[in-house]
Amino acid sequence: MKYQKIPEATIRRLSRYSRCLEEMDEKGEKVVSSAQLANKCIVNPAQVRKDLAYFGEFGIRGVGYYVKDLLNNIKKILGSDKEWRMALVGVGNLGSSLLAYKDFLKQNYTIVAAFDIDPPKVIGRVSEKLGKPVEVFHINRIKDVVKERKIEIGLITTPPSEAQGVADLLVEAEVRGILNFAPAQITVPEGFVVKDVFFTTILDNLAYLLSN
Amino acid sequence: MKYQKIPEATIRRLSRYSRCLEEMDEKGEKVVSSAQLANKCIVNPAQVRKDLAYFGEFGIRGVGYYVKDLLNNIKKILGSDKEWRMALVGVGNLGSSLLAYKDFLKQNYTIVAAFDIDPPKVIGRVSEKLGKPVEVFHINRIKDVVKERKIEIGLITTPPSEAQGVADLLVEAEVRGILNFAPAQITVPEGFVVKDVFFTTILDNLAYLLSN
DNA sequence: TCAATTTTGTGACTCCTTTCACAAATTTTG
DNA sequence: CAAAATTTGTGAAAGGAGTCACAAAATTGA
Repeated sequence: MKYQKIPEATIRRLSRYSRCLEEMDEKGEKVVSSAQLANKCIVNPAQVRKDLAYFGEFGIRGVGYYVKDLLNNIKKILGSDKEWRMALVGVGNLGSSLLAYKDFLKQNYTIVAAFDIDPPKVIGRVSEKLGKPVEVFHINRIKDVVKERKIEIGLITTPPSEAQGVADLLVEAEVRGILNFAPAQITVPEGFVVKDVFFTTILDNLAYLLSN
Repeated sequence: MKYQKIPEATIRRLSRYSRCLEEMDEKGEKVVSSAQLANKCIVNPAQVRKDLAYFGEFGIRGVGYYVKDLLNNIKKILGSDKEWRMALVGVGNLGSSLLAYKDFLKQNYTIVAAFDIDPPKVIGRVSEKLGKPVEVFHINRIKDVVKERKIEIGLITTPPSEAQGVADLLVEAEVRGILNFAPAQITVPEGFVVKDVFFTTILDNLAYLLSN
């Protein structure tokens, strides 16, 4: 298949397929058809095949897909086969919550440093399972620490008013990926990526659907 | 304008407009054009007008939109002008984090009860700002408490394996809206709504964009 | 071995969303 | 007061994304 721009929705679904395939693999299932996977992920079977077709031919006609093989391929496509080292900026309420919440760093996403304007801040309770607590640095050390610890993703958990400033610092430190929890529009230069996680937006969405 | 199905993306943008308009209102700005609002929200001006046109005519030609008026209208459309009472199910790591994180319950979204299989669980530190701690009930009391406290939205923060079971309980208790943080596909009957918040999916997304 | 069956990969079609472009309505300016 | 300027609301065009339907490839069974 010739090159095409890949829809964002496709990438989101790949992540979903990945989760389902992991479950199947754990159950010991060896082979899966697009129909079975689609059924589990609640999408159209042709959608599954088309999504995969953007990246190559992973199936065998008349058979289906080998679960392990497909899973590995999807992880390679997503880049979720490697370890991603993250920094959290803003150790307030939400920030310390996320530091304490181990499950969202599933497998390959690790917070290796945290920053704040007031660094001696106690970083929440340290979850028993979490192991070592995450070190909290003063925000002005961000550039060195990012370099030293090979950080590639930044989580912004400051108040909205500080979000753009923090984004600028992350850009300056060449942190190319930002996950923004602060409900504020932030902009970054070409080559950098921001993904927003606004609880309020999602709740507004829910509220709309419930009211209509 | 005659009736049309409203795109989900439109609803998401309305929430964004709402946030921007609130900022403008705070700054004392009285009137805004679709171009200014679009610029602030990083969308196309025609998009702004079309989004609003689904619901009525809110602007004045040659002038623009009255900030306060438009804001009120959008809030009414979204249903975010009323108070929404929520229950959180699963007072583990993430659950107690969210209980302690006041900011995400911005304004009109309030957690009024929490549930767990092990209710005497301590509910994290109670944020100083949060005021009263949220009461944690045994999961088997969900039906009464939902009724008693007029709960309309449920937050699922259990391990993924329990998510569908909890969803079933919420459905039985007639909680029509569910915000699902547990990375598992859950299904609910017609008339009920689920919105997923999967950190891993968003990180996978970021990972993909950074790898390509 | 060959027909029947299964299931992928994909071109074509449909449906939905976004953007463009302009008439209509209002304000501003001379 | 009329012409110029502004800005909305919307029909039409363009652009994407999702679904269908079927040829191609592989397997199974007689």
